[in-house]
Amino acid sequence: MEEEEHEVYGGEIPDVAEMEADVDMSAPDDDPAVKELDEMKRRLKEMEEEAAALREMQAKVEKEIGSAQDPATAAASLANKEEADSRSVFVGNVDYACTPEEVQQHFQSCGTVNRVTILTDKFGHPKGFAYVEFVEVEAVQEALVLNESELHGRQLKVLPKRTNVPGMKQYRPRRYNPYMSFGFRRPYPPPYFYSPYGYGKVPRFRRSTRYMPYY
DNA sequence: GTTGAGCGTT
Repeated sequence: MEEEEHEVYGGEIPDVAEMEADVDMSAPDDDPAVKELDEMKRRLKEMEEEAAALREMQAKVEKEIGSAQDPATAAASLANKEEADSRSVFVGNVDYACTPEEVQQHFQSCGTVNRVTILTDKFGHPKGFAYVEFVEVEAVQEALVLNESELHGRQLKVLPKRTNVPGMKQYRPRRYNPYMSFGFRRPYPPPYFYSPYGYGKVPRFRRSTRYMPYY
């Protein structure tokens, strides 16, 4: 017991480096109370920093939860995204050397370009496609005309922008539909049209309930 | 990590 206490106060022999580091101290270097105070200050500072970090994290989490739990906020942000999408086009086959400015110049005849985003990978290299967001919704239709137009000697792919369609390449098993069964002939052509802009066919969904008479 | 991919974020 006494041995330990003695060690705490006297056992630590300050080396030269420590002594030099303590030169600024107004109190004597060998005062153990000063050392202890100093240590406490350091730990207090650490705790304050931790508390600040925690507060920041909590604020972040609360914000996320808030937006996730508040349907109005979530719906609003979703609506904003969809609204922005309706004014945007997806541009594929963009040359790696293309700058957003060049893309903006290429599309400025269609309408007012609000912003151009060229997607990049983690190395900062362009992925070869971009989004062009216009101010006017009508500009999108104008921009689609520039599909297969050349930029840096490459034929651009201009498509209406969509979100969350990673499965364009993948085959999607469809839900069972009795009208699709073998031998059945539709009285009219299937609800598809071949898009002149995109790959393959674009589904058109019939909203039968909308036209259902209410009795 | 030196290319040609198909839908992101404040």
